Amino acid sequence: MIGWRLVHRTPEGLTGGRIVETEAYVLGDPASHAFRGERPRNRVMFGPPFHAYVYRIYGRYWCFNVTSEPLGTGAGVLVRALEPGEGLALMRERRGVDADRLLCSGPSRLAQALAIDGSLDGSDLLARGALRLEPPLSPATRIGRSRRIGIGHPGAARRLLRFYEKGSVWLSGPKKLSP
DNA sequence: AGGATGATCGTCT
DNA sequence: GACGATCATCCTC
Repeated sequence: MIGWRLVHRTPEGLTGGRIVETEAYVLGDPASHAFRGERPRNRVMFGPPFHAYVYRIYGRYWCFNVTSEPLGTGAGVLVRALEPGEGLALMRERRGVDADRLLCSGPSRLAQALAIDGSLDGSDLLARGALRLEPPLSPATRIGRSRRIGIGHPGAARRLLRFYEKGSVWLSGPKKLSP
């Protein structure tokens, strides 16, 4: 999914950018919300692929995921950072910051910049909807991987399931994870 | 550049 | 009653 484009059209305007950082939450993964089975919150993870799984975290932020396995298998890809593309001014306004670096570098930052919230949970990202995912013209190269960020569970924390575009200046998290 | 902390509430034990 | 797939802020090196 590195290099794919994520855009959201709202009455305020179009915002979006190119995906440069993701994390995979796979089958049998103790760090995945789907690990303990299907529940109201995570039901979308068990649905068809390429749909939005949006959940609230720490009582104040939203995180956006793309479902990634066939119907019945709970899995998803957390989008952690975008290279800002469309609607820079609107994203600055929503984020309340001026620095481009702070617009979309972080899962909840990009959700805020694109106005992604729980109302979009379950959206078909390949349909003609407001929130869309578009494949790149040519696949991204120079993809690096590392441990995931913010995972405490031992065992799950070791796995290299974070993916990012090498050399991108738009990544989130500690620099040591993205050399 | 990197570590600690508080905010804040839905979800699960 | 505890704990997050986080962020902004404050602190020390």
